[in-house]
Amino acid sequence: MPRGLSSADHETDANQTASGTDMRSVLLTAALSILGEQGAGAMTVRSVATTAGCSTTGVYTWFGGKAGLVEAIFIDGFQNFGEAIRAAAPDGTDAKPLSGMALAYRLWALANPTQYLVMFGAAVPDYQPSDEAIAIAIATFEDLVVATRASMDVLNLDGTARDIAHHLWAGIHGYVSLELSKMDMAGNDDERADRFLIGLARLMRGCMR
Amino acid sequence: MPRGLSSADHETDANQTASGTDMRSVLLTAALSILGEQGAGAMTVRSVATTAGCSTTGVYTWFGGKAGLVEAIFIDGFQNFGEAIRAAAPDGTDAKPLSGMALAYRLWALANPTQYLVMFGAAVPDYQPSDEAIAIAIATFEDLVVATRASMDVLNLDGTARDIAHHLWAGIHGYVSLELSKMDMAGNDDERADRFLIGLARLMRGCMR
DNA sequence: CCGGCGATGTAACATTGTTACACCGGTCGG
DNA sequence: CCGACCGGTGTAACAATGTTACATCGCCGG
Repeated sequence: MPRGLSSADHETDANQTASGTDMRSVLLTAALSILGEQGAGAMTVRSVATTAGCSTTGVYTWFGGKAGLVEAIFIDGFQNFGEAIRAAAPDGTDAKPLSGMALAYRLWALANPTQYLVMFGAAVPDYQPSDEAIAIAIATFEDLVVATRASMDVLNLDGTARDIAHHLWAGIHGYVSLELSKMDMAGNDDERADRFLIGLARLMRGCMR
Repeated sequence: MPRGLSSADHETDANQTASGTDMRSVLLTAALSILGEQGAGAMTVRSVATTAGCSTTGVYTWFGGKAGLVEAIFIDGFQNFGEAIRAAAPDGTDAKPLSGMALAYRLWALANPTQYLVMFGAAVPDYQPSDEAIAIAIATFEDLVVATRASMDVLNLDGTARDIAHHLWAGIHGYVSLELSKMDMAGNDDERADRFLIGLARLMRGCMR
């Protein structure tokens, strides 16, 4: 009964088509495609199944239902997202170590707006991430905490790394989230975004206790 | 054909029950009640109509459909929200003029989490606010711009008031939004919220160009 | 060879948004 | 005073969606 969440479960199984991709990843890819191109409302069980080339039953055998599929999208999103964040982590020689991560954060969100909404907004009503999914999300946050702690010496930061990382995360998320909704009051502006993100990182240098 | 958005249209009409409340406000109240108590997923046309004591047709005669009802919730939310924000606007003698608005912002969002999600998140899929609704939302933002401009002398702020107000809005929204989702990585903490909001207001005093 | 088990498809069911249509009550022109 | 219109209302139906029951197929172990 494959109701699990990790795609690695079936990597070595024989449940594969000739091309070597199993039904689960095909379904997940189809769901992500529909989500990105047509929005969360168009991501129905039937449309995903049709795009994946199977019947609606496939969603239930591999994900247990639509909620499981959304959870897989949630987890997949945080894994890709975390990868992008870690890739921009400071290497210790950067003069503005946190700005790079902030910019990487914004770029990933702007490149994957609908998935970001599933991860942080309530794009799918009545979906609540499971404990395992939340743990994965928090693990991504921990990467930010680690990078922040590593930067504290360079930036002469006060306070705990966790607090500062939380402030940073909240600021970036707020800017990006406002930008993603159509509520961008003063128009989209890359330059203002840079000012905000860089200023936010600079804020951590002592202005905030 | 009452498909409009303003509740004032019917204030002087005769379409009233004995208690003096018309069907439209009864439906809106029912929708807000269900939204707050059971979430966006439970706010179906039928549940709203049943709670309001009429048939599903009522939602279509007074709001044109579910989208119109959601839009009414959106607008109602921004009107109440804006009122709370304006009530906390600095009076010119405040030493920390922007902190009060930031705190009022957070308190309103925490008191009306689901409505806040409808307004700023994508709680209802495939709903996009109309131009009129966006205009009302931007009007609320303008209040923040005005208050910011009035505070610029007190705080010795640089830059344009619109930019600074946008920074401020983004920061508060990010903190609250993260707090509202269950992704609150480091746990809910009023004291940290205060540090963030006050520090954010302080950030505007020169750290950010 | 065959028995079991998991994956799959078909078809049904409950729920939800929506629409068609008939009814009812007040209003206004004659 | 009367009848036609018109807007609000309810009932019932329809399409779409999430979900489940059940039969079928194919593979693997004995």
